[in-house]
Order: sequence, then structure tokens, then C-alpha cells
Amino acid sequence: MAGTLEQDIREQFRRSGYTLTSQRRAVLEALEEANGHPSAEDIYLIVKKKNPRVALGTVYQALSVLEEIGVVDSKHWSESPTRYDLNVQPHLDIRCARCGEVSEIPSVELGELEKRIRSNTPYEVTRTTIVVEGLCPSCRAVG
Amino acid sequence: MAGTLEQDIREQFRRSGYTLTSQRRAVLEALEEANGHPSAEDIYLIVKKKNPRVALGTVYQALSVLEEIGVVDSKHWSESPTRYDLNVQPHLDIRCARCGEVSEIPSVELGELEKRIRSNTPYEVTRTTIVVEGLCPSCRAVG
DNA sequence: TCCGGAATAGGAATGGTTACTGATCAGAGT
DNA sequence: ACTCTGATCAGTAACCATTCCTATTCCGGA
Repeated sequence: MAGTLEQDIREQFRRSGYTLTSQRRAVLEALEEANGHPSAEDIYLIVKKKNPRVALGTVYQALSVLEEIGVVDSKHWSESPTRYDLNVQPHLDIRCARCGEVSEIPSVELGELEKRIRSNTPYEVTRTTIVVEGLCPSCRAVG
Repeated sequence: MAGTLEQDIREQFRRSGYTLTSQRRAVLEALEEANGHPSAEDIYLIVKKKNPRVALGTVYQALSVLEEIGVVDSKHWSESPTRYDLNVQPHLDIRCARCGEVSEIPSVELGELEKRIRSNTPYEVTRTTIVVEGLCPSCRAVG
């Protein structure tokens, strides 16, 4: 199972010219292990458990390479660090303004929007990110 | 003209319990003067021209109050400071990844999207921000 | 095996934003 | 107008996510 993923990713690395080092592999594994939407720091802490010598900077660099070759996606909410995600398909994520938990919003079609944006601006659109904030059910219950 | 605006804003302040101080008024005037999407620093520099004693922290605090009472809106693109806007209606802004210029994208209907989001998440949605990046016409010509 | 460029560890630096503190201000009530 | 009290402010230090820097290590190809 992970083998299939590995094949694809190896291929992406080969095509891009970047090398698939042990640190970069470890970052990918950490992204799988931290099911959810970890920050660079979260990933760093997970990677550190197996390799205590990794540097936080290396995690950032690895993430930026992984994002560049299209293997991971990132989203940034203000007031909290950037979150990373193995799901690179366009999709919506919502972050709880109280506890910080991020989760996915399913079933919202976005293709239309991107198209409408492109036809209403003279800019060459390179990226559209939708950042949703709210209160998760349990925080809503509290208060 | 500015008078009418003033009335509305005075009203918003009265209702909220915050006081309309000279610094907060100056921040509003700076937002008008900096036609576009200034950062806190941009606003600070404009305000400073008339009142050299203002502190940057005061500008941040004023902006957060103005945003809270619904008089200004803010958007955050990663890799650049938060931009502020007197246009508080939901709308799209695009930022040039090369020169940083921000401009508005007109004629894209968003009401539908917000509705679809609300009906697909158990969260109580408080904010939906769409952040678009691209290359502006002149930067596109250069590169 | 050896070489050269890419990647890494470790730590310092950066930049936007917030926090802190004593001084100042606004405006409700006299 | 005067006073009082809490809100606001100036100035500055602190914070934190992220990037930058440099010497060392690693990796893949000749």
C-alpha cells in the first residue's frame, strides 16, 4: 500500500531533479502518521522521534520541495502556523477558531469558481486558496 | 461625502462601545488615502506623516477594532503582511506573486459557495476568505 | 573510489505581530 | 468647566513562524 505511493513519489522526484533523501521520506511518513493537518512543527516532532538529529529547517525545506513537486499541499490561516496535507486535490478545510483543529469539508464543488475567477481578472492565476474558519462542534458546545 | 461615511462609522463605534479616537480616525483616513490594499505598515507610514508620535502597535490595535466593528476587512496572503480594506462586502482580491500588488476581481458571485459550505460542515462557520494569487499583467509581460 | 553539487544540522537572523507598562485621553456625571 | 475612571496610547521589548547562513555530510555519476 505504501509501496504504491512510494512508486508515484519516487517518480515525481525523478522528474523534478530533486533527490528523495531519508529526511524527505521521513517528512512524508510523518504526514501519514499525523492524520490530519499538521504544522511544520508537528511534523518536526514526529520525525524527531526516529531521527533526533533532524533540524526544523530541514523539515521546512523538505515541505517546500514536496509542495513544489506536487506531493503535498499547504494552507495558511492567520493566527496559526501553515498546515500541510497529503491531499493535493482542490478541497476545503475549516479551522476551529478556538481549539485550532482543522478538518475537511466534503462535497463542495469548486471547479466553477476557479473558472469564473480566471475570466474576470487580467492576472494569470496561479493559486486559489479558500480558508474557512469557524467553531467545531465541541467548542460550540462549550461556549 | 466623507461626512456621510463619518456618520455611519460614528454610529458603529457608538453601538460597539469603543471610542472613536483621533488615532482611529487617522487610520481610517489613511485607508482612504492609500487607495488599494495597504498593510499595517503602509497605514502606519501615512498616519505618521500627520502625527509622527503614533506607534505601530496603535495602528494594529486600531485596525483590529475597526475590523471587529465591521468597518474594515482584512485578508492574509502567506509570504506578505496582512492587507486591509474599506470594502467589507464579500469580494475577491488577487495578489501578484512577483510585485505584491493587490487588486480586486469583480463580478464573481460568492453567496452560493458560503451556503454550500455551511450545509456541509458541522462547524459554525464564522469566516470564509478566498485568497487568490497570480501574476499581474505587467509582471507577466516582464517574466 | 573519487568528485562536485545537493542536502543537512545547528543556530542565528528576520519580519510581522502582539504584549507590556506607565503616561495620557475621552467623556459621563457633577 | 472639573473630576474621576476606565479606555487608549507611545514606546519598546518579546514572540513565533519561517528563512538564512555556514561548515559538514551525503549522494549519484564518472
